[in-house]
Amino acid sequence: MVNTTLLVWEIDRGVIRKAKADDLRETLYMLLNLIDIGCVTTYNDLAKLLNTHPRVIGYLLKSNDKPIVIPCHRVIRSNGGIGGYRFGGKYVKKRLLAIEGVKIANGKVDRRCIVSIYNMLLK
DNA sequence: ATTTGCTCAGCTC
DNA sequence: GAGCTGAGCAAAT
Repeated sequence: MVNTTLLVWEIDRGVIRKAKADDLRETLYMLLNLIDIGCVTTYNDLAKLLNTHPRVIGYLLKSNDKPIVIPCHRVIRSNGGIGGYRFGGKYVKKRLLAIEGVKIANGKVDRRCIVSIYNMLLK
């Protein structure tokens, strides 16, 4: 069992305080690299890990300005829905995922392609 | 399948 | 400070 509490704190001139958006964002981007190509995770899963709300995860990903390099297209809704995408909308996001080998049927991602980073780190 | 209430960081006054 | 906005969720309908 890994303790992930540290992920939501930052150190500012020797003072430990709750992480703000910039720090959460960096941590978030790091976590995205744990997702294999052909797999996705969910806003909800990342929110649990970073001790915040799924909408905040969406908010943080929206400010990503490097698509592909930072694979924010690998984050989808907990019900398998595609979710939003700043660079061309869900149509583009869906195509990117398809290219990576993710199986999608009538707007929903195949359950078997969804991995939980939360479970991955708690193992 | 659709509606409803809840959520919380950041932005605008 | 108060009020609004989402790349969302879960429960109820």
